[in-house]
Amino acid sequence: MPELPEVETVRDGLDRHVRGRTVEQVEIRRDSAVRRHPGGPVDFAARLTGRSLDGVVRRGKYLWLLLSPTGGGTARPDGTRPPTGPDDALLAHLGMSGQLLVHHADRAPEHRHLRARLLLGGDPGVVLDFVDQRTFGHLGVVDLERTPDGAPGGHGSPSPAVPVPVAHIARDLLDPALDRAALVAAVRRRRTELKRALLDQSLVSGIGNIYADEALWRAGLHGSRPTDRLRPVEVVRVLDAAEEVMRSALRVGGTSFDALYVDVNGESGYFDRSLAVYGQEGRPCPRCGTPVERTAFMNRSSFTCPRCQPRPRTARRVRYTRPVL
DNA sequence: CCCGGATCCTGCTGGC
DNA sequence: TGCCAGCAGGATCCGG
Repeated sequence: MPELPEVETVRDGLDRHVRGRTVEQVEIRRDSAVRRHPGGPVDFAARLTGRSLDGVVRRGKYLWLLLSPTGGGTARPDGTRPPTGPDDALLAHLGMSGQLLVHHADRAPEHRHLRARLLLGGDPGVVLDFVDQRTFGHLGVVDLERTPDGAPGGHGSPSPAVPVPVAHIARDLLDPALDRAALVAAVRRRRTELKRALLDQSLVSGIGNIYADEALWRAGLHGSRPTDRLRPVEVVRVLDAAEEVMRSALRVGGTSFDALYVDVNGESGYFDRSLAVYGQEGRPCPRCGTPVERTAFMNRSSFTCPRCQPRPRTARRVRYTRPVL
């Protein structure tokens, strides 16, 4: 389940293994892998072929490979260069099971869940495979637009630009341009539960179900706490905890990519060793020994320590709805 | 505008 | 042994 640390590990691996290479051929093995690309598979391949990959950027759980400018780059007779058109990028979201794998072109295995393959030039050439069992991930070639704040669009970005489909995704906790005070205020303006807020990518990005539960446990807060009744220090505490747990995961997950192989497998060692509550139903809380509880939440699971994370006493306020007459 | 629930998808697991 | 329900869950869509 790739969340921010796993996606960052992939970004770093791609940056080292495919940046600077040119796309020579595109194979779509399953059309739905590019379902969010407006022009469909044929247009996707057309826009990508012949382009070079100039950099790899991440914001939250999204990552994108910057594409070399097209047209516009040819010098005029007077030596000046016309402005290039809108820059674009190969955008990727890994969903919950997506992987981006780099192999030598002459010995790339045909993975069972291979959805798309890019042949990249170089000596030796490589293939960049998009593999995705549960098919929630997707690829697309998309235009970039300027960020409203003028700061770089994400980790690894040379410019204040983000893909149009990412414009509504908030900055993440590892982004130096994140306005933390504004985020704390925004969380407290919400009228929802804390865990829902942490998972809302338009509020703060990069946090998924696993790191949300770990952050809440570290902060000693229950995910059902109403956001508008949290004290600012409590919001700061849970955001700091989320940042810490993701940085820890990044340190562990980011060490295994020396080979020509880029992988996202959420279970990158960090999972077995360091999860305090996620998936630990019935096991003792590392802090107080109370058995961890599992509860249903948003069609999935939440794991909490009932002692370290007391459930809020009063039920969340229910909005008054006018009775139908 | 904001909130929250349903939905998409596939493969594995567990219960009967 | 075989079948099927349940579960995993990020993002989006839609109803209220």
